[in-house]
Amino acid sequence: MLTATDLPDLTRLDPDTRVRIDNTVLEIFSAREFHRIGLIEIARGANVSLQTIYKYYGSKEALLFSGLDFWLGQLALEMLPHLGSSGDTKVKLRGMFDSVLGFFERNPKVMPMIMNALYLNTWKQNKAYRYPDIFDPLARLLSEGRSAGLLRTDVSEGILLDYLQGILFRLVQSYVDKGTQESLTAQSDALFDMLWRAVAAPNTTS
Amino acid sequence: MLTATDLPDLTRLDPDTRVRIDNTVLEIFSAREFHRIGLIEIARGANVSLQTIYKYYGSKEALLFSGLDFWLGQLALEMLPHLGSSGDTKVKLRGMFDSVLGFFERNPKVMPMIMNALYLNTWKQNKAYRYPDIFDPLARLLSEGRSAGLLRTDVSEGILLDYLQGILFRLVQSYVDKGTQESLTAQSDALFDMLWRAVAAPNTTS
Amino acid sequence: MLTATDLPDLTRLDPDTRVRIDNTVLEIFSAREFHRIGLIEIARGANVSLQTIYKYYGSKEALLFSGLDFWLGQLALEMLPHLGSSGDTKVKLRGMFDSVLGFFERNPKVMPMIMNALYLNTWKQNKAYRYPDIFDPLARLLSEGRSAGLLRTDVSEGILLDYLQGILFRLVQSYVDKGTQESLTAQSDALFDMLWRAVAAPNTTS
Amino acid sequence: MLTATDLPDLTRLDPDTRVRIDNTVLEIFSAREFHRIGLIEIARGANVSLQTIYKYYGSKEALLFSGLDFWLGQLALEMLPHLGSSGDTKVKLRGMFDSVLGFFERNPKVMPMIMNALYLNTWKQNKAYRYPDIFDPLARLLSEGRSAGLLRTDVSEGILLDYLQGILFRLVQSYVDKGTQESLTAQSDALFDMLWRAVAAPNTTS
DNA sequence: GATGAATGAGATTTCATTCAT
DNA sequence: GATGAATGAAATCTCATTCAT
Repeated sequence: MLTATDLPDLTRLDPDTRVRIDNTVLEIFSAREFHRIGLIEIARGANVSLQTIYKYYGSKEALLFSGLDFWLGQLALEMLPHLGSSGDTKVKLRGMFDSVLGFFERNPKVMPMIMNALYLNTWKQNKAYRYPDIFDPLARLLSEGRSAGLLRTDVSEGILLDYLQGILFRLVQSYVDKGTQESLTAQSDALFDMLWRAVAAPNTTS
Repeated sequence: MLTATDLPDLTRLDPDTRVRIDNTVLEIFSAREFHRIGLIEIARGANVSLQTIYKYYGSKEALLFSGLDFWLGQLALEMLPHLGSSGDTKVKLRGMFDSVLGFFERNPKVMPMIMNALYLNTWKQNKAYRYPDIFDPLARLLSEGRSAGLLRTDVSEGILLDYLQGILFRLVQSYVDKGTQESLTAQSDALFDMLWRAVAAPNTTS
Repeated sequence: MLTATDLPDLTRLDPDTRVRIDNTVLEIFSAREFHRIGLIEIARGANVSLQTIYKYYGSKEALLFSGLDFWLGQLALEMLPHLGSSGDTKVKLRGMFDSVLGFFERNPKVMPMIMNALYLNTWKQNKAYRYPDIFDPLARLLSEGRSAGLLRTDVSEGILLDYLQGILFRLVQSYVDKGTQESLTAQSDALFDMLWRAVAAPNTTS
Repeated sequence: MLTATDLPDLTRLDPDTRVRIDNTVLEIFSAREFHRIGLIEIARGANVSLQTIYKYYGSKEALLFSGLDFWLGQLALEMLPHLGSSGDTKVKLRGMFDSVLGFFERNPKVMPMIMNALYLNTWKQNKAYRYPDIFDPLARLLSEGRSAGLLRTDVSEGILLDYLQGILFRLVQSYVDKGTQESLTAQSDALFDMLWRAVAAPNTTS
């Protein structure tokens, strides 16, 4: 039976080493399909032994999710302040929208890594991998917006989130896929307007 | 749709056998992660030998893409008539939208299979796997809609397609993920309205 | 649950390959301690893949015991005819004694390999590794000798066998250990006389 | 007996600790194959740290041999007095023979531990592990016996020792193997008689 | 068309041994 | 004295893929 103490927690890992691993994980898990990646590459890339990786992460999957955790944490850092800012739902949503696009433009490798994690996550039973740091505040924002009469209430909140997520995900995916040509942030006025029209309460004018 | 050169002529394969393979591929590639699927399972499931699979498909990837091809062909069969129907862009788009939601509601295993294919496709250089049967007519519809002043022109046509795709993809994904509870088609009025507001030319009222 | 059919029986293995493996097993399992031997060495030495070894033998232990089986089979081939020959117990025993010494002089690597197997066998619960091909006929000979009043009956038959085994084993071991200097067969008259005096019925004169 | 240079001075080790280690070594190295024993088990069993073991013993092998050293020292303590006693070669040999059987009957775990050490010793070049405390006096006894015309001279002294050793070793091994059923000491009259007949000068009557 | 065998690669685990604290 | 972390090596297993029959 596993108890928390059985899991060598990551805080015991040397911080420098951890940074090296996080970077290598991004580098490699963004470059190739999960099943064509050997942990030995990661180990060598991060200059640690295979066993160190197994000791602290336990498995290839866990290593990927841990790396994802780190990078989504970075995203959260940039994105969450906008959700807590002053201003109405639209302003907050716009701030979030822009920061997400900006983040992925500046970190184009994160999306391919997410593709690898998404792939695994599709069949995970214990959706422990839900990143509430990002999705909970987002859900709260949508909830507020609906209470304030600014967002649609003819569909469930989950559907609103799906539109948000689906659009952002596909935009970024396309962007990365095309070799990052035309900037997304540069046209974010129009892009956000499209999103806003989708989720705003139908009578909302502005 | 796969290029002819990629495959050793599937037409030579016994049609019955092929059907069995297509079904097994859907069954298994929707059930588990690509890398946790053994080709023997497929072979046994379809009652063919491993070598038959290799002879006609060439690789695990090609097998998946071929299966996907079949199922997207089924989708195209249901969806394309709506694009060619009489009526304006909105009507056509709505028809397509509904038929897509309906298709995935009736074939819930196709989306997980797509997740497996999407995963592989992320890093494919030769994007031979683009399914023009579906996307070309769609692009044409959007083009027409823009010419007719019905759809936005402040973003590229690709962006419009991305919104369409991103929303549909995420809706279906959520639907399948949640164990297919609340129907999508049942609320397609609102769902399509949201999409339409996103892509319609801003001045469009109805 | 394993059934006999689950075990890829060795007869399905290509005879040439098997010979190469048997030879390599002797070569390597006689050269070093069991735990310092890597199966990869055996694989390379026999020019087969690691998986082939695992497929046919199942484990490092099984590989060793299988090799031992082969070499003890060779020993049995030389030794058993003497046990079945005409003549009294003493003549038969002498024939066996000499053929054993001769065998190990001609195949000095077999004893170190036996040391490795003996080591493992010490703790084996299922002493499946008992080589009845050799020990059963030997026991029968001792039994006959006792019935004929030629061998001691004041100790159990097992004890007689222990003296036989213990003496032969140590003689060969010493011989191999010392770098195979002074021949054993050359002095087998005296060596056998010592053994015979030990096991013969006390009143036996000759 | 190990050469001083092989060990980092065991005398500096706390005597209590050393006793605990010696006992644990016997316990564990008699229970399982050398390569399936983890040094942590020993460390935990003796309540010392892994590093203490490494500091004082240097390696897993050295630890085993050191433990063996201790237990063979115990054997020597019981056995040597008989060799130095008054009486002729036969009496002395008999005393030694009985004390050896007795020792292993009272300490049945020592033989399996010896099996582990023997295994390692087979390939050791520097046969530092020869235990002259036991073998030198024994050789001296045999030498005396030959000078006195009591022991065979038609084979080398080494051969005599081999018979002695081979017989004792196999008797004890069998005894331990069979779960220590029928006592050896109880039948030592016959057992020794067999040995004596083997090694005694052929003309010796009694 | 198919069947059986072989291979290379990589996941995962366990451990002796070494280092730094 | 001891404790914790890191490493290299090897056992074992599973698979995609290739070959020969």
